[in-house]
Amino acid sequence: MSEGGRGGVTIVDVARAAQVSTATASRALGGYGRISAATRERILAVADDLGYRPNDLARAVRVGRSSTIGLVVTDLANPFFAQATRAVVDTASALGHEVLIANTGEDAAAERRAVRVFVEKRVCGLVVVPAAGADHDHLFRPDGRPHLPLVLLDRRLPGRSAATVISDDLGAAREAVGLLAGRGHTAIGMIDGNSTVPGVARDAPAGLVSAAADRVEGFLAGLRDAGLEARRDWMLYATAAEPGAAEEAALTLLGSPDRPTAVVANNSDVALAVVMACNRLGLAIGRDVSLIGFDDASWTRAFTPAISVVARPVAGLGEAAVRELAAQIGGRPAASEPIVLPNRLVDRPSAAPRR
Amino acid sequence: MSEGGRGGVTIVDVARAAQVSTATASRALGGYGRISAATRERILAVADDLGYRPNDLARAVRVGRSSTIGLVVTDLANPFFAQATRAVVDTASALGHEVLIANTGEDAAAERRAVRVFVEKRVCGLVVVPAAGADHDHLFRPDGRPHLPLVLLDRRLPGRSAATVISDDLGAAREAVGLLAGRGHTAIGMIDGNSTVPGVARDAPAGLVSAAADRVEGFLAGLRDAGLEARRDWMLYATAAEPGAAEEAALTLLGSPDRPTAVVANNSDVALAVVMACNRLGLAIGRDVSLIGFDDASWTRAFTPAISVVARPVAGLGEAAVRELAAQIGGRPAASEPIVLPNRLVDRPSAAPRR
DNA sequence: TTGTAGGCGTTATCAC
DNA sequence: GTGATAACGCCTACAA
Repeated sequence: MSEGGRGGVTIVDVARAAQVSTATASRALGGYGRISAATRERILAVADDLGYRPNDLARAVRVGRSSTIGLVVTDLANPFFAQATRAVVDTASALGHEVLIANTGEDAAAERRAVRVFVEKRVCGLVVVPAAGADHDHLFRPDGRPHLPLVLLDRRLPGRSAATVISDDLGAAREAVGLLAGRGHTAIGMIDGNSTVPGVARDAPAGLVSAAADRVEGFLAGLRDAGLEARRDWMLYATAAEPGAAEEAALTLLGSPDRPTAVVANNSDVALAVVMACNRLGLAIGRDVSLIGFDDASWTRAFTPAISVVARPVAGLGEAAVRELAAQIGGRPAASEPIVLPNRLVDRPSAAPRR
Repeated sequence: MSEGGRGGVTIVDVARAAQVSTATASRALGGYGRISAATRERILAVADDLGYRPNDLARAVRVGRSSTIGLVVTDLANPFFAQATRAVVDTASALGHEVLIANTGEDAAAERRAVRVFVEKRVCGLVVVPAAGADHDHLFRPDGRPHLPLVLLDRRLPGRSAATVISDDLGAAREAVGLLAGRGHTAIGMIDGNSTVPGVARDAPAGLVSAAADRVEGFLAGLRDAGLEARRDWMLYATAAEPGAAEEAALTLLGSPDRPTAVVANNSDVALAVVMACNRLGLAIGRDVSLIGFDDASWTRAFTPAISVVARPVAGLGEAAVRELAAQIGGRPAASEPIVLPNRLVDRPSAAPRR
């Protein structure tokens, strides 16, 4: 067995070597239709001997569909998306799908290009993290329905009707503020780190992705719950594009004499920036500044004090997205309401009582 | 324009609508051969109007090759591989290739399965992070040459001849030890976190991947350079599979009264574990214990003191792997010697003089 | 149970 | 410059 020809061995070669027709060979190899056990064994043996490898491209052309899904992500190197990607790949694999992957870097043109290529490769469905602030016409037909089975991951597209899988970031931010307020904090700030406008902004920039906008809204709702006023100078928006922007925002927020005693950091980069800013300013987290971040990065448990976080169901999001997509591919209509997974507030010493 | 039929519109439809033959339509759409500008424009307009999308599967079958490469990784959620994956995807995209991705979780069967599927999908090449301690016959023909263009990423496969892209981890570990020795440390320990045997081992387990083995060897070479003896009880091997193993190793190493004054952590999880163990044991990093880790994780700069690290050229590795693969696909013979990229030792306060 | 033959959507080789 | 026509490798009526 396994002489392993140069890859050019087709089902015709197998059929000829086994002295049967290509139809019979195809039946044996594909494991369908009526065929005698004897000939099937013989054909399989011959195929193995020749090193035959089915050509899935040809099969896909013939049957009109592939088993490949496309995954379009904004930043594969971001730990959140990396973990989600892993879940997507693992789940897809378990469901018998392969995954074509593309990275857009929040660039609309790159996303458009990726989707076009995937469509030409006849993927049977798409999981997309839509790029911030871009138009997404390329995903939809004129009648507003997606060109093909589609699931949006982590970001809603307002005004569009597409299956969407997100976590309850509004509720989590609200809960985080509630926790801080319950410990006596009345001066609570927020730093967003998902903006696409350069540098640090003091007003919510247009084009914030829904996950970020939800956190801002949840923050405001939490303040309202606690009967606190929102202060414009305690809400900062740092771009995700410049590594230094989050730290600049943290220094601005905490460097002022009139600083908040607690901060909600809307992603883990910002949480890290707050830690660094406190180091720089000589402020002690948990004493001078309480902190709750988003995303349960591994380092948050290693700090003294450990950092409280909103643990997002990152693997669950990826898995749910693929399951929803597989269902659509199977013919089920797309989920009309967003699939919302719960977050988990992990209470650690960085969220301390006000002193 | 863009009525966007249901996806069933083929080149035949375009040809018919433009009143030309499929050959002419193909020439116009494919941008090759001799064709008058007028008919080309007309055909392109008609194609756009019909919402024609070329079927890349059919083209691939016809021309006998696809533009897709396969990427097989052991753990997509690991920040190192996530960043490498991003570099692979970005570079491939720039070079006109798409990327099919698979995650093996260090499981040989999963790797075998992934490679088989990718071959059946007729990828034009493979970038593989080979699973630890597995046999990799499925990548090679009986004569020892790869079945198709192949590049190994981050891990050599001893005894096999395949293009390989790695970083100089031996040199980096050696240099790290040299730095510590130069600051007066004579008691230097090491914790590896890439083992596949459960728990914590006190002797180098079999089947350590080359990147890990290189670091161990570099560590020993560094000791020799400094005229220091290697102590068996100061070299621990924690499995990557159990999150707690690295911390257990760190507690074992540093909890003893006869503990080293400096530690080299062979990946960033281990570095974090050392930090946590020091917290737990009441040891101060940079004073009681000096530390140098592998991989420049973002949190290493946020600690006080900041953690010294070996910054690996992670994006460079991914890019180099794809460039080498593309060259092979273009017909160039595979690089016969490993492509070794330099590491960079980032000296921060955690690597302090001995007190 | 097996074989024949046609076609999936492309591209490429011929003629004209 | 353009048009028949034959592949590419596979599946699947339909016929035997």
